[in-house]
Amino acid sequence: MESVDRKPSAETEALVREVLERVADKWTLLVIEELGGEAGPRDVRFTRLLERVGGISQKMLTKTLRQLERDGLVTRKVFPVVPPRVEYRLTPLGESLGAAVCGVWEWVERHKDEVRRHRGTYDAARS
Amino acid sequence: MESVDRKPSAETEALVREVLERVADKWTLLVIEELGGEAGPRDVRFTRLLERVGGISQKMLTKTLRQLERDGLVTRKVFPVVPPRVEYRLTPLGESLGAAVCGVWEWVERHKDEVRRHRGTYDAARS
DNA sequence: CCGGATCCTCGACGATACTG
DNA sequence: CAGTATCGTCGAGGATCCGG
Repeated sequence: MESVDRKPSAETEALVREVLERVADKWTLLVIEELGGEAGPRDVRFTRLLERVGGISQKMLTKTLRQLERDGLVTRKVFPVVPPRVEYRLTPLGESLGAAVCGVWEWVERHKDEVRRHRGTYDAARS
Repeated sequence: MESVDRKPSAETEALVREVLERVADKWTLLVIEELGGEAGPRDVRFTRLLERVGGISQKMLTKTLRQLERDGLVTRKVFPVVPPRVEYRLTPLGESLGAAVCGVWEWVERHKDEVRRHRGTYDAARS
């Protein structure tokens, strides 16, 4: 029992949880995924994100992007033209997070069938 | 139906998102982290989880554990004694998810200061 | 000790309308 | 096109009580 009572400092713990919750909301991962692509980060227009992240509303996309910007994970470039043109891009920091998140994404893709199978037997066992 | 650019099949996309949303809720990752530790999976009692995952309510812990059980990520062992004793443990599948999640956890610990700094300047710039 | 049942709050989120 | 503002809904989640 060399034990496991190694909690990091309460402050670290809090921040870790905070960032984790930020990342683990309904849309953030999907937006990061969309900005990151496999070919590295790219500039993506607001409207394109709206199309590609299926089901997201304008409001939530804006909000998600603001949070990512605040945390230094994306940059926002505004072109002074009409109609307006705004492009978003992952920063190196955001890119590195995308890489870390990628592990979870891959896990899901690799194990989704197994998960579904478990759900089936679990549900069957109590109907 | 016309193809969706470079996305994987719509069906796969939907499944991935479904499992992702399950995993990316407020408590799941924290509970998995707590069950996983670095020394591999362990049996943990309900009450201990309640203490270690700070801030979680009894209700949400129960719910989270049921979902994890349903997805085949944890096992639940009930000891027929009074007072009741229930232990939870990651399955190999749950363990593998824990490993993937670990990457995100490490990213947060490594970059938390940078994130905090960004937030500071962002907030300062509009106050 | 574990966890189900209930009640209640509150914020996430969507829909819509409006502006530069 | 890219937001902001406003309103309404809905369910996540906390608090509490109870029962095995």
